Amino acid sequence: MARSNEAAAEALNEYAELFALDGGDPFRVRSYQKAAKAIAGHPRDLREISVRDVPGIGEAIAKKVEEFLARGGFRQLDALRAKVPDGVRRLTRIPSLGPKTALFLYRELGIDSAEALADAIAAGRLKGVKGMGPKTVDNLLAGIEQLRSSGGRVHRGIAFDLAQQVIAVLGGQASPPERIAYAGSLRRMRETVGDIDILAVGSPGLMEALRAQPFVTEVVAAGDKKTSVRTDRGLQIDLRLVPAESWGAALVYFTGGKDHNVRLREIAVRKGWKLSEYGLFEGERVIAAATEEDIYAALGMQWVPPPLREDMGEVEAALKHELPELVQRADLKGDLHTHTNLTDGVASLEEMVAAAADLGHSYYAVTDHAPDLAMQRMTLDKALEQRAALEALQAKYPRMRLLHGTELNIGPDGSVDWPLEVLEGFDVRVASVHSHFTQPREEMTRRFIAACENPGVHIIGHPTTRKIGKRPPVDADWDAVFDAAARTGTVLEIDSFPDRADLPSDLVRRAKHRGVRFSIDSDAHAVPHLGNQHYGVGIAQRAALTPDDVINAWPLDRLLAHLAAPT
DNA sequence: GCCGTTTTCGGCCCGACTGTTTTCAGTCG
Repeated sequence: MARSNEAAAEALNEYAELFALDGGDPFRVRSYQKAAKAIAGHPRDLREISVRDVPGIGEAIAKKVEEFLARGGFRQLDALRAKVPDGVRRLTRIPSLGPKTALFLYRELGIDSAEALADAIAAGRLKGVKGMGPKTVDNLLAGIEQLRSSGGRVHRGIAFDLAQQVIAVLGGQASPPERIAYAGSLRRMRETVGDIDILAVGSPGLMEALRAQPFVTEVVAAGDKKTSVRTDRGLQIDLRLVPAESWGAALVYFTGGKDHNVRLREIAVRKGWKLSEYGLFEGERVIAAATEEDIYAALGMQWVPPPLREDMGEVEAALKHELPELVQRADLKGDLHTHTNLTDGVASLEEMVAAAADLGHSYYAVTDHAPDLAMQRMTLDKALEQRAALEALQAKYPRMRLLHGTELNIGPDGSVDWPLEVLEGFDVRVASVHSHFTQPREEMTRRFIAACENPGVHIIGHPTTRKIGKRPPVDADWDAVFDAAARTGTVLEIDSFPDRADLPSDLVRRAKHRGVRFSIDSDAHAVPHLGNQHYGVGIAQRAALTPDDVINAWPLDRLLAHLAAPT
């Protein structure tokens, strides 16, 4: 059974949004958001604890959450859903368009969607409207485009959770599947997913069970071998029943990618064979079908890990038996970018360190924000206090080396928070962009290069600063940045947060070719986030990284030597 | 709505940026 925390947090966030749109007190809005964050970040399942004991939750929210746990909703949420028009909510999904403007556009001009807004702008209906100058209209158009370009795809975290949920539900049926697995872009570890493909060997009752799930809003297709449903998040799920003897062939076929599959079929054809989702055949004779390994072996290839199946050179490498040894989750020995409640995390230093030890890390860096990000209210004194606390904590963890780090803010000119002599007191220095996202390409490139050239900076955090579905990547000459990183020994981060997924795998691949090394970090702001590193590993695998490319796959001694070397 | 070495009321991370405003409103992190 999935944790109830995420669903409850989502309901509270929705309530906060509706409450704000309804003109509610901003401080109460913050309370709901804070409670949602605390719930989502709580290590224990809500059903196992007293909700009232979670910090940030008082009597009023506890009652709402308890009602939510009992029946999947609460009275006040139902009331606000009925009161706030969907059109207003849809408008606020447009970046740069907040609640005030949404309400105004809806009430005064009857605009209730991104499409309607685009039409109104095209028709010149916003001309002369108070507060709607040309720049504002341009920004709205850019926001609409940003919303459209996400094209119904969601980040991998959402798709992964949903796929796990479907597999768990079907596995719990009276006649469970003999085999079940997800395929498609989800199995290839793509950073965004357009639909979820699930393969199963089992009875047609599985398809009925899927259609009956509460998150299914529409049945798109329902046949003997395939059921397609749409879910409340707009994501489509395809469930396909395949014959047990064709399992491997079906997995290959439905995992794709398309170009990879085309290459495989061409190789089969050249041997006088045929490859389909039912197997590899010579005429009627089955050559291979039951496992993926059998099929690749019959084609004279190594089994290709799904993240590489994009026809980006892996077919040739597999034919020559020269596929790289991809970095695995188990190779990671530590985490070099994490937060505590000293800045914007929700868990204490002690809680985060204890959870990291449970994961079996052999080193762990705490990298709270630095003073330039004013909202975090950090000071050098606070950082030094934290360092002392961390040093005291070290005695409790003989098998895990605690590293004191910081996440610096890269200013518009490429400078960071502290001078070198202060930076040298930190074991790990991550530096990231948190503002001025729209700088012109040349300035942004200079900014990153300056950060790389700063001898006090070890790692550039979440380099493109994108948030999938919310914020586009910044514009920079990435090859120039990668060259600077390679030249200075500056490591680029693969931020594992599924909505960041940053660097993206295509840029990781390019950076690797230019000699850059990487760090796969959780950027955890709560205990459960520490487990997100598997998402970053997926990105690394898509870019064909090996353990040698990833500094936190290195043993402690090698890592420390690298961090100590002047860059 | 939450919280308490400012403790049961009165604060709440708050500053920067943008565009439009001639003194500020909205949005964001």
